[in-house]
Amino acid sequence: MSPSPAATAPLDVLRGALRDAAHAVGGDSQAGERATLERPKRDDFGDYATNVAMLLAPVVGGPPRDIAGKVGEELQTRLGPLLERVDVAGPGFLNLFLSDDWHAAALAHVLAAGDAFGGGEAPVAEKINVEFVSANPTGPLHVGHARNAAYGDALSRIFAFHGHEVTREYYVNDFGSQIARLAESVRARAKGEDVAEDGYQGDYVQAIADAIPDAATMDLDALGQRSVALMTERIRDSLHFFGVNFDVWFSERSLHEPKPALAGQDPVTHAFERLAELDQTYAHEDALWLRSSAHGDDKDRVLVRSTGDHTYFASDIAYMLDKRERGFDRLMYVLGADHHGYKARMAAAYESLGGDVASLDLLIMQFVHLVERGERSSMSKRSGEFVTLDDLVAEIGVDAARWFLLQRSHDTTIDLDLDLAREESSDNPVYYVQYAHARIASVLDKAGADRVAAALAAERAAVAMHPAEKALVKKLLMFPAEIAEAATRRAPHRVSSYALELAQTFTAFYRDCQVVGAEGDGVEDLRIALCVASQTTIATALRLLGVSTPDTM
RNA sequence: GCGCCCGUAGCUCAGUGGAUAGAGUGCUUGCCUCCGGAGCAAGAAGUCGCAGGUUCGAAUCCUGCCGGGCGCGCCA
Repeated sequence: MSPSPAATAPLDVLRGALRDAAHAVGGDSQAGERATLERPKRDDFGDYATNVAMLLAPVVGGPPRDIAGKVGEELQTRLGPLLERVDVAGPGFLNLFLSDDWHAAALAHVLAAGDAFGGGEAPVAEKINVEFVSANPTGPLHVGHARNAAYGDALSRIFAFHGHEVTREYYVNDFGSQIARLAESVRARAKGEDVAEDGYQGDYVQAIADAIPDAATMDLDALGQRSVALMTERIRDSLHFFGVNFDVWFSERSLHEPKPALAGQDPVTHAFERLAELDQTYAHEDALWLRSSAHGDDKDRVLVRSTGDHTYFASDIAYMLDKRERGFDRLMYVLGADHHGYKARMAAAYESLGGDVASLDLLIMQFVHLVERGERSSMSKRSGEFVTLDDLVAEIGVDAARWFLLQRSHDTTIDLDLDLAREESSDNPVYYVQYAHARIASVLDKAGADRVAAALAAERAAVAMHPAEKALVKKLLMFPAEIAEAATRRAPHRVSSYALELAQTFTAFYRDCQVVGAEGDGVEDLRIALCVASQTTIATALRLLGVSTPDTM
């Protein structure tokens, strides 16, 4: 074994050899760079397979299988004993069979990286603002917000792990007519009266009224602010309990107040001036319009109504400018499904402010349906009230809630099966993954801390590896690519899929390979090392999802 | 009418150009002297909505259609 086996990532060794081999056969073509290097579905197709010969065929001419043969020879020369053999298969695939040494070096690489394994690989580190949830502080968070919260938070964790700098931000809509409506609703409750038809009807309104001693008499505007503050506190607490914490709670109201940094100007006026400088607005019929149709929107949008009132969109654009002036490389908005009609105007606003839409992400979360006893309850209880985030967490717990909300792509509607999520058994994927983690803790505990430390420090003997051991090593090696994929495609569900697969692969290894007391020179060392690497990687994946990693269950 | 998302196993869903399309769940059948059985194995189960096109190769890319969800205010 070489002195520093962990220095180069094992897949990079393969990738490099593949590139060189492709150049040797195909000259300057980019085939080596574009070639796939993937785990094939069947074991007899090798540890890894590549389509490089099919890509070279049009360049060098000749049958892909002949070209594959040449590339195979080049690969064998470059990889030497790391490559056991290479087969030409099917239309011209190359199937690579890696040696035990290569697998051992790969495991050493994973262990050396520790809990940083899979992270820090972003090619360019960006400063990213992720705005999510941003529910109106006029009522408690419901299940749709829960999905938004779980998603935005997991995405933020993945970005940070991948190497970006992330700011989590919540936009508090504490301004405008809905606040007055909330104040009136609270006042009615405080007086023991019925809430108006278009007011807020929920029980939480009474709770707010009860918490404000002079709610029946105080100034309506002050009551609105007091109510919003209480509601925002409650939302903050719910999210905190759900494992979601924001760096910035941004007040919409503050956009309409003078700001010292703007020489006493308010941000909305500041934005209007900026847009005027850029010739992005015009006056028409006593209103102020944004030329949004020049940037892909269906029509121009009003910023100031003929009545002189600002539209909600005016606040949005002022807020967007504020973010831009704070120096983010990327603005990300996690929006509810009912907001997708706003995508075009938000993108137009961004361009109007001089932004490049390539650095703007508008992500639409699809709906959540709750299913119980096979019936859709479509987010609402018998009473007509929404099922809240707090209800959901009380019902199935934080871990199951986050897992079930995160295991599917954000752009598909999900049916959340409460009965399954409540199940504390192997039927429930989140328990299955946590169980693997706890089981490893138990095995390592049985081996003893000293034994584990010795195993990790040991010179790795030349052990003939079991297929289940090799499969586990290769599954571990997939993690960095999964993280990169999850980050670039804004897809936290890739991480939960991977966590489940890794837990399954570990469990197969555990079934086939006795760890503690394993016979043979260096075998127990190897298996303990595999346990440690697996536990660390499972823990990292669960941490990115915001799911706990219990040592005992 | 226009726009966005979705259509893959009974159900819930992975799979954004590769070989015989996968997982969970449900169903059938096995497995507990054994490091955690909260587990494991095997089996049955699919016209990848339909029809064209692009190419060595399409669930994946393009076009049209069908079906479902959502959205289209000088509301917030």
